[in-house]
Amino acid sequence: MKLSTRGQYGTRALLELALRYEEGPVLLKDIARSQQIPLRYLEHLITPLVAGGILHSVRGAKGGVSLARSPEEVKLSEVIQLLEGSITPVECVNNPGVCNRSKLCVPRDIWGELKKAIDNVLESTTLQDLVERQKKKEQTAESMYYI
Amino acid sequence: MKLSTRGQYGTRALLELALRYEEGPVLLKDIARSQQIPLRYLEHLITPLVAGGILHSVRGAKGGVSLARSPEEVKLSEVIQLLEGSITPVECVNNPGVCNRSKLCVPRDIWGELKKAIDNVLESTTLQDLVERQKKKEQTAESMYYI
DNA sequence: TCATTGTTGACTAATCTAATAGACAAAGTA
DNA sequence: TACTTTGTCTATTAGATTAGTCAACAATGA
Repeated sequence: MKLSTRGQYGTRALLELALRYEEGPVLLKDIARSQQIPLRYLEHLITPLVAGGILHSVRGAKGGVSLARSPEEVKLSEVIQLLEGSITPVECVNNPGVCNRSKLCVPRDIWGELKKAIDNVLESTTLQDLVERQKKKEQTAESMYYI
Repeated sequence: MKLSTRGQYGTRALLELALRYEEGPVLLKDIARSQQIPLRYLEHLITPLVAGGILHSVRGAKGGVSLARSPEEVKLSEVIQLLEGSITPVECVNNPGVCNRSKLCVPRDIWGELKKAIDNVLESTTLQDLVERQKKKEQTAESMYYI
């Protein structure tokens, strides 16, 4: 039940862009540096996000990438879907035809509930939620620093 | 976010054994056949379950495997843990030291919630729950047949 | 025109997955 | 005791996936 680095890096990159929303295009290089993602790898994560309509990109000098929608309109479920494919724990949950036991398979029902539980978290979290958490964390860290 | 065949096969095998609880040792061959698991592969799944105290095994003629505890005492979380390792979606959730951003990382918090959601399902499901669901399904299927 | 920046496709080392095969160990039975 | 049955352990393997890296290309602004 692992999330690959694609999902992890992608989420971090999008959080960075959400924090800088309305700043205009951000350089991949900047995202890579501040989020500690290998630039050459990040390039490959950007592509599906642009294709999926989450990012807008501008080539050439003064170019970069930016969110194509406001942070509250981007759900994590969509991000993970684009970067990792379906989050179903087991193929038969989405596609009963792949296994002849599907109809009466009790384990399959459980994997379905697992999927629902995961979906629930990812569907109810937007980039805006991440931004707010981030700000709250920074505030707390700051006040801790003063003490 | 995939479950490997280890977790899937293992769960099916244990459900089979839960259904036959108190029947005495069941042949791996029988489990393999009725749950459609390659026998030579199933052997490898049995080992950690025996080591983990979920199964009891008897070698030689009239041998086989059986549950070491009653089905209501075996949680799915334990099964998956033994067969797949920790269910954490991302290593840093269990082990903050692996990444220097852990302390202020908001995505990490989300992966922690994801883990909790998954845990919640697996911790609250026992083999006995699977058995009951199975029986209910069979009843329903039977009554459908009569109509 | 040139420097900058994203885009695309090819390539790769390392690891993981899902098995398969063979020898071995223990337990019951004739 | 010898033999058969059945689980256990160790290797080996083909194929897929992961996590990158590299080089050539395409668009844009100065």
